[in-house]
Amino acid sequence: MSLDKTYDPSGIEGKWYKHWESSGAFRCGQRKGAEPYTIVIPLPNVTGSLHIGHALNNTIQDALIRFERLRGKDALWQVGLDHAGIATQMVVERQLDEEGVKRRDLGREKFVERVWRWKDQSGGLIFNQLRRLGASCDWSRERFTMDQGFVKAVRKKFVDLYNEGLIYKDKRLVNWDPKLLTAISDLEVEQREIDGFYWHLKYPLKDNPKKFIVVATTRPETMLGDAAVAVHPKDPRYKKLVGKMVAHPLTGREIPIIADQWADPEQGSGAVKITPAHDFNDFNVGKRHDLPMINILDQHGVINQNAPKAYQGLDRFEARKKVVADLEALGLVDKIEPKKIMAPFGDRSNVLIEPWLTDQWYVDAKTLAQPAIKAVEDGRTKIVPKTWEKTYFEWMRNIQPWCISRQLWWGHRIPAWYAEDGTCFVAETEKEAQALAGKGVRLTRDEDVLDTWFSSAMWPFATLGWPGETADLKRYYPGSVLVTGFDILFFWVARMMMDGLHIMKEVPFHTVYLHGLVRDEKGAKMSKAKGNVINPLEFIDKYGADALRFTLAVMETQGRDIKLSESRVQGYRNFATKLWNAARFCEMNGAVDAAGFDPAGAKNTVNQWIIGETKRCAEKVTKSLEAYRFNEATGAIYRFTWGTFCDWYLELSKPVLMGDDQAAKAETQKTAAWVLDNILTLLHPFMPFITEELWQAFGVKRKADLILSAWPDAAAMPSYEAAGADINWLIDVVTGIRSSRAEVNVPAGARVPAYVTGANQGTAARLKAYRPLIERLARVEGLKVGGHSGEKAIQILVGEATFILPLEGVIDIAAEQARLEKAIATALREIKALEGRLKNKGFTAKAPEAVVLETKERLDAELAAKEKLEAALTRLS
RNA sequence: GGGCGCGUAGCUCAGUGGGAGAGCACUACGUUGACAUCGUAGGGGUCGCUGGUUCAAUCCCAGCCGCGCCCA
Repeated sequence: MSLDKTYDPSGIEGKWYKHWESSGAFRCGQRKGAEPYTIVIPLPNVTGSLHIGHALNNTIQDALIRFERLRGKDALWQVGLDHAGIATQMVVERQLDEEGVKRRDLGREKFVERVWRWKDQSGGLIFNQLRRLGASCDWSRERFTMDQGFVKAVRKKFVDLYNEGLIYKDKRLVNWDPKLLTAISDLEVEQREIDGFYWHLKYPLKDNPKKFIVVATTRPETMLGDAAVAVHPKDPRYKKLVGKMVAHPLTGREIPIIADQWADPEQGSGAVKITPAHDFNDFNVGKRHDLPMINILDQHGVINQNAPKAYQGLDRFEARKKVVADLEALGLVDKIEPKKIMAPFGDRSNVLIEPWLTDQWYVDAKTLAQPAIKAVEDGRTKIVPKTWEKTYFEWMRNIQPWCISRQLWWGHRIPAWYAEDGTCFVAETEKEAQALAGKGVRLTRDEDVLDTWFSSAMWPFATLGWPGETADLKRYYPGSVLVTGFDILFFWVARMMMDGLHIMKEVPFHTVYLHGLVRDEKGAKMSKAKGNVINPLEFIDKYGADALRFTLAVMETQGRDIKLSESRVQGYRNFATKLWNAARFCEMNGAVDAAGFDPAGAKNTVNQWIIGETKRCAEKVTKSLEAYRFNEATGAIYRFTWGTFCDWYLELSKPVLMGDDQAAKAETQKTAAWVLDNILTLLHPFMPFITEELWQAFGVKRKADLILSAWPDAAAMPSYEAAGADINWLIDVVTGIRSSRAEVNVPAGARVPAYVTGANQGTAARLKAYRPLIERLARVEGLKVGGHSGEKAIQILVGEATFILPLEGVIDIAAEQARLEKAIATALREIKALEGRLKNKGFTAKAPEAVVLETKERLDAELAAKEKLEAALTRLS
């Protein structure tokens, strides 16, 4: 077959993906003796669809998986979905809303059934989008964090941790979401700056109601739950008041004035009201001073019966207005000052979060964090880029108890049962709980479910069969590398570390690679509200998945966010086209089959040179991938393919391919085919589709599909340094002549004569060997050694030799003079700098010898060049 | 307030203790038998500012200015 004239990604991508998937190329476990290589995918939400961040994340993973698969490893890319408790429940509730049905009317069982139905029909949309991207996950092992295996694993983990005292129930302040009516973890709360006020309120003293202590607050409604007023122990203004009582103006309670560090003399009036049931800091103060915890809000954020009658039933925002109005009426508002304040919002519900006193289940994260900290300290898990280690340590060392219960219906229901007297029995099944409780005890199960991350944290081993002691676990755990965005370092990575170390006694992966966020071309975070979201599928449709993948990889430098612009994607689509056309050229010239080619036996210098360059490129790409330097790997293959292979090698090969020397022609065909094979393989991790297409297109019998073929072995390739020196010289000559011609406006198509003077023996030999190539590529004819004075001519210096293009009548003399003057000026600048350096005694005495020597050589070269340029200028005038 | 990071060509960004780079954009020329989604050539930067270390600083250190993110 022969290649189409233009490259059309849409015509080939689907075809190859189906072929790979159906032929089992993505499946692990087929290379029995091979070293395993495992990546677990950062679980997409069951509700999710592919956004550009996924595209980056999965491009990186796929590049690594394909790279290691090509290196012969038994690659497992574990794929699956997260049940996403809150998000999924919200989606289905919204559907119910449209039908006019309330979740609570439907009942728990029916609702959960409904969610499962939704999941089966609409969940996992993202998987087909990942296929469009080319992700080579092992789909045969797809898992879901609510499937039967996970149900078992989650229960066992809960029971084990409970029995070890690492999970417990406690009454504490939690972040309560009054819209979703559930507790959420610290990580699900976003602190945002909002416009608020500082209300300075006057609290009358009990023994002298004409005197006041002024407290400042941003949340006046919480004063209905005040338990004290605090001042700093060293604050002289209030020293005398400590120990006295305040007559609370709204509740009528008498509350003490206490001394506590928490009161900041610099803030507001220096005195602060203490509301232990509605503020995290006040909660701690309350504990220290044994204050009552007065909870004045119900689950909806409405004032409850613990507040004075007048306020009961008011929403928290209305209550604030009434509190302020009432105080104003009493003349107790000292002043109101506008202030930027930080306020907590639910990341899902977008409403103000309420610190609220409830019973919840907690994980003792502090204990679990210790081994996870140590593992990174010891280097058993490496975080790349290393700068993130500090953030990891910082968070892990200050970790708080993790609230894991959620007041939802969709999720893993907590395996705890209560007797009528409230005694709690934790067991994997109701039967076991009953056994613990004893016969005849009536048990009711805990209503709550677990935080979704509780199960995602087990992803690296629950997917391999834990709690069973399976062969998969032995083979694929611990995993190799985890690739994810830094934004879920705490949510997920930290928790997998804790679980892996506690439950498996081993880190879940040896390396964590953290990439940045993809932003729009102006650097703004993408969001639906801003309307700047880039849909990766649109780019795939427009430019092909290969182009999108390559763009993301080439822009992925460690430690920086990516600003994606369409023009870059376009540019790499052009690169794919370039490769396509180079392959077409090879095909047309019989360079289609590298079988039996021994690169060490190449005779032709141009072929030797490109073999050496291939070796260097393969080394660079391999090393860069090993070091997770994706921009360097892609940059190297890009430059080699376009700048070396297409721009020079194919051009230098044309005369041979179209000439009569059959032996040279055969060798060049083999070499070109061989280099192209290497390019396709090195590029495959980034551009899987076009490379597979070209690999298969030539009708040559391949031992395997490219995806399962072998990575280039750079060490086995000869480096051919002498050939490299020759061709680099040749390139200098051609570039020098082209550049001078263009500068003095020689018509691009004109063929001009050329002479060489001052050539040493080596150069003379090269001139003889490469004359036809120089003539062809620099568009000169009759290249001769010696024989021209150089008057009315362009003179070009390459090494010790001078190339002369006598162009009387053709060249623009003034332009040539200008060119020479400019070159002289440049040389003079260099000479001055180099001489200055060499005159400096410190330099010659302290700089390494090689550097001094190199400087001298450069000076000599510049001096010689300057002289020749000046001579050329003299001859012209 | 604490932590992390960034400031290099018009734009987006690499990079290094000793000769400033890429892609895109721009300019000129060009349809040479793979490719105009192309070719050849070219213009363009006080490497944020100020000090310090060094024989030598865009690179190391300190301070400052500007910007971003995370945490309180």
